Amino acid sequence: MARGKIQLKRIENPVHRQVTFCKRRTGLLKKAKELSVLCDAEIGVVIFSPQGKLFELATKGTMEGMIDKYMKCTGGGRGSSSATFTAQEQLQPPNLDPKDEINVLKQEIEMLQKGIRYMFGGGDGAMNLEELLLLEKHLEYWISQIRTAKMDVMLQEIQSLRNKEGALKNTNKYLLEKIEENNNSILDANFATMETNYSYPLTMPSEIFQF
Amino acid sequence: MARGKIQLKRIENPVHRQVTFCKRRTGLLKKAKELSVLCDAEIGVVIFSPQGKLFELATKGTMEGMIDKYMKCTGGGRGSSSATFTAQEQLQPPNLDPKDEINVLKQEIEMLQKGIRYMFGGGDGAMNLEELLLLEKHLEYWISQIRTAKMDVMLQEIQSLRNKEGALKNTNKYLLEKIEENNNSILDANFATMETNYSYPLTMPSEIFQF
DNA sequence: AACTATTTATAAAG
DNA sequence: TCTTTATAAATAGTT
Repeated sequence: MARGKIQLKRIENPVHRQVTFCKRRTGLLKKAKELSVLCDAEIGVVIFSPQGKLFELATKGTMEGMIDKYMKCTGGGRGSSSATFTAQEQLQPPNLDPKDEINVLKQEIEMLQKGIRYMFGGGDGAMNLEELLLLEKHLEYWISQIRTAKMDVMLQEIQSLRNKEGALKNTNKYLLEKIEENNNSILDANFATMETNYSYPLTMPSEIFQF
Repeated sequence: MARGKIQLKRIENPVHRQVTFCKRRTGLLKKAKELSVLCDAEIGVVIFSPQGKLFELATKGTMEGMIDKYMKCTGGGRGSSSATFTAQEQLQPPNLDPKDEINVLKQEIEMLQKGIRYMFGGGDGAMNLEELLLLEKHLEYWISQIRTAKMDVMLQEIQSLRNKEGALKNTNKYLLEKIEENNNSILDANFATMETNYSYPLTMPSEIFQF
């Protein structure tokens, strides 16, 4: 809102982004407070910075209270999620070198979880340059593997479809022959029993059988 | 903010109050959304009108997710809101989805684990085409995020190095001046005390100081 | 962190 | 409620 319009998209320069975050965060909380006072509304605001830092405002009572009220309003059923995804999930034990393999997997998961934390802003996120480069490398490898697998699956699919196509064409051909036989029989029968103007097709467009 | 300043107190005229509530509520949610997009922050806003009507905004995932996260952040005990497990994916949705949505993080982990099983576990973890396409999409998104983060880190690094460079250059210049002063003094002293053939350099190549 | 040129939000009016 | 309009507020870029 000043010295130039802004695009409504993520600010790429991290310094600008941080500064803007700070300014606008203040602005937002101020606005929330004003709205609450002016209009006698109850407002809760929760802001997580990209680094996962929490900023909050509850204009009447506590945030807890707000949340309870919110739950009641939305009829939110109390379930259990707690998302306690403590590391070390059990993994499909590969049939190769057991121990080394498992260590590799653990490392992999650890890194991915750190990545997830970074991406979804959960808590301490921040990764350093080395970690980011490593993660990028791993992800690239993953993607290439996934693409190979995708290609395999698609090729199989294609092969399978081709086989089906062949089979269907054969069926097709067979049925067509049968029908022609039938037609001929009926034709013969008709000729034998009465005079008629009906003309039966001697062939049928094969498209009819291509379902 | 227009046509006259306002006092920061409850608007007594109920019509004015209602109108202002409507306008400012819109404004607040807009601001929240902007902050989220511009600064990559996760924001939840809950507004209860004086009549108890609820207005809400959650900029990433769902309000339920925000609340869980909030609970974790504030060390609030086992708070949790919902954990309905339906398979449905949403890659960083611009925002607000109706209630019945899932915990994105859990799904992400689940998918990644399946991916890991597939990659390292050999044939067993077989994924179908849809799963592979989805995983590919997620990994691509991840990579783009990681690359952004990497750029951020590198830009900061560059900035920091530039600052250091500037400081060092200044030091450099200062030292150079000092040395010239020294040389001159020595020269003077030599002239004053004896005849000599030695010639002292009056300047030194600045490279010497660029370590 | 302060400044200021602009953009944005909005109070009042229609 | 919508639109308009004059003005207050917020803030992007800059220092």
